[in-house]
Amino acid sequence: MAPATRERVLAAIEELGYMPDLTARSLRLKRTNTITVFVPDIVNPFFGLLLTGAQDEALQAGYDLLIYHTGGHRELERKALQLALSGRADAMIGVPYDLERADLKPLTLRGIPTAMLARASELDPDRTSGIDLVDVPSEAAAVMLVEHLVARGHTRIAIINGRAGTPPQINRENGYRQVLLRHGIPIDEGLIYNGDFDESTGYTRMVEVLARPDRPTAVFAATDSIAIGAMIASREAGVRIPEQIAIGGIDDIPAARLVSPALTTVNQHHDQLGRELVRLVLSRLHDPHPGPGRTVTGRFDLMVREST
Amino acid sequence: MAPATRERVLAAIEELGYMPDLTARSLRLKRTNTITVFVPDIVNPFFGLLLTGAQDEALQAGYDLLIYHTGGHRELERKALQLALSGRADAMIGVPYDLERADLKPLTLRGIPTAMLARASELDPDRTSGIDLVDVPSEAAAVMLVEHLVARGHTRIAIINGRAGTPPQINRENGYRQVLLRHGIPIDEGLIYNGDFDESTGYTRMVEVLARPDRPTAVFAATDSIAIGAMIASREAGVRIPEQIAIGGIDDIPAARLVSPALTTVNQHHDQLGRELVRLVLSRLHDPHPGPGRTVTGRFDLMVREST
DNA sequence: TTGAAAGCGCTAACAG
DNA sequence: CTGTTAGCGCTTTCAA
Repeated sequence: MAPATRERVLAAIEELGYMPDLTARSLRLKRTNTITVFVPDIVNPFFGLLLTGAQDEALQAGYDLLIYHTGGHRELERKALQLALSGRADAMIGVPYDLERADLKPLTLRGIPTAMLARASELDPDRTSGIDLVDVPSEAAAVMLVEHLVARGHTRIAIINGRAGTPPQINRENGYRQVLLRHGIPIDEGLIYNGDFDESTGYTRMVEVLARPDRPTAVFAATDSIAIGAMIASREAGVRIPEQIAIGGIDDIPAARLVSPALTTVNQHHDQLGRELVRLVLSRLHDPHPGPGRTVTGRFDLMVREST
Repeated sequence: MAPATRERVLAAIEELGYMPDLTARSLRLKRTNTITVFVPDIVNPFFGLLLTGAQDEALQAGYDLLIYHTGGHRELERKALQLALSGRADAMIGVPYDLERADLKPLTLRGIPTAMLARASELDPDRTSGIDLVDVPSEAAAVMLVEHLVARGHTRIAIINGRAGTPPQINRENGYRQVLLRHGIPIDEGLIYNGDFDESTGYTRMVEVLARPDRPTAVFAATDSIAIGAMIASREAGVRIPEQIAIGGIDDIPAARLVSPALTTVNQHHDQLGRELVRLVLSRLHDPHPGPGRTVTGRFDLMVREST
């Protein structure tokens, strides 16, 4: 092509704002350069950090990350999966709250790289589905925190947990029960509270906890947001932390270090979880061997601070 | 078609997991049934609530909402716009931190419904671009809060603000200056602090504020997250709120009501802002008359609580 | 090196 | 009512 013509074409592109139609390109190439991720709660900083890590990893590999908010509702989780099934995304990652194994089957059948933040035991016990899993250490994190409380001498420990029936709620309660059982501490079902994974639940449930005649000496909050709500309720009631009641959370959100007393919690390295999810699908995108589903277990660390 | 045949086809669909290819459908129909929204900060609860409202509105109208996280970087904001330009979304909404009017021009040229959360004066002073705007009352909200502080008798008021150069930072500082000017209160540039829109900034900047020999009697925090960080720093320093220092924020995030003392703040009705953005593009989607750009001004309310 | 044509999977229009 | 066909905008292949 003559350089002059070339110039004029480029000028016209600029002038008219021409931009290749990605829909047509995708149809032709069977590839969108897009990864879709669904999360149950866009307001929760836990998922915000996970998404930030995931996006960073995706962008570096030349993929766009599109986020779909499900609220943890199965119907919307299924809609998210359909985005990949119908060719709108090359790979699917997400945090399922209400999906069954069967829901994911069509993805693996069609060879769409899929990675979920979930425990194998929930979603795919025998690991034959071919989806990759990042095993979120939800239960182990709970065990670690409650063990810490027991080691501090607590035997009456309440748990303020999130939405009943969701994987994190179930796992954390399981971890809680495990530790008490192991130490021969009787489980008082009245000390088990559920609600949502937010400050407001922490606050209102803590008011109830503090009103008990047989008040516990420690509270295991399922998330730092819950813990912070509980700390506010304690302070208002004039109950000193940790002298009169100890409080521990899970997540290590940025605010955990800032509250006073600083919150003892378990850091789950959210951004790394997001990165790992993206890495898993990227490896299948680059090397389309089907291969069996891999499982990566997230790391976590107990952050002992002042609240316990 | 014979009912039996119909049965068999449906069975085959089920069996093979057939699903129509949305890429092909989109190419044919020139329509994706998708709205894309970009936000500068997915961790900030402000945007979480905005997105929740937006998604609810979009789903009700039969559209999927896909979220793109920009971090407020122009390069990623442009990438988000390209998703709509290249046919991957029917409409574009977003919260620009670093876009110029020229960046949005191609969208209106191609008739893509576009609504931004921004002030007209920033993005489109003479309103000829044809994009719809939700005018976020950032500056007016700042005015309202600082007026409240002045009415309470404060004349030495610090401002702890977010990322320098971003629209909310600029607007809030403008509002702050306006009020002081109006009341003939001299502006001490040393009382103007910037950082990020988060707790950590509130904490570290407040430590500096409290260390001043000429300590102010009130602090205007640009967001509730900043305010909460500042409150924690005050409590640690043994400085009582509001007796020794008053603190007010903007946003009315859920935690604002829970902290103690409860935070005085300005509720911007985030979810409504999100809903309004979606409604604006939906109306153009349903009625493709070009029409001039509309401006909707967000409502806001001063929530006087205990911290001022 | 340049140009023409086929085809990705769908829907709408049209013919039978 | 059913069946066929054209064509959305792109990329790739093949021919000139």
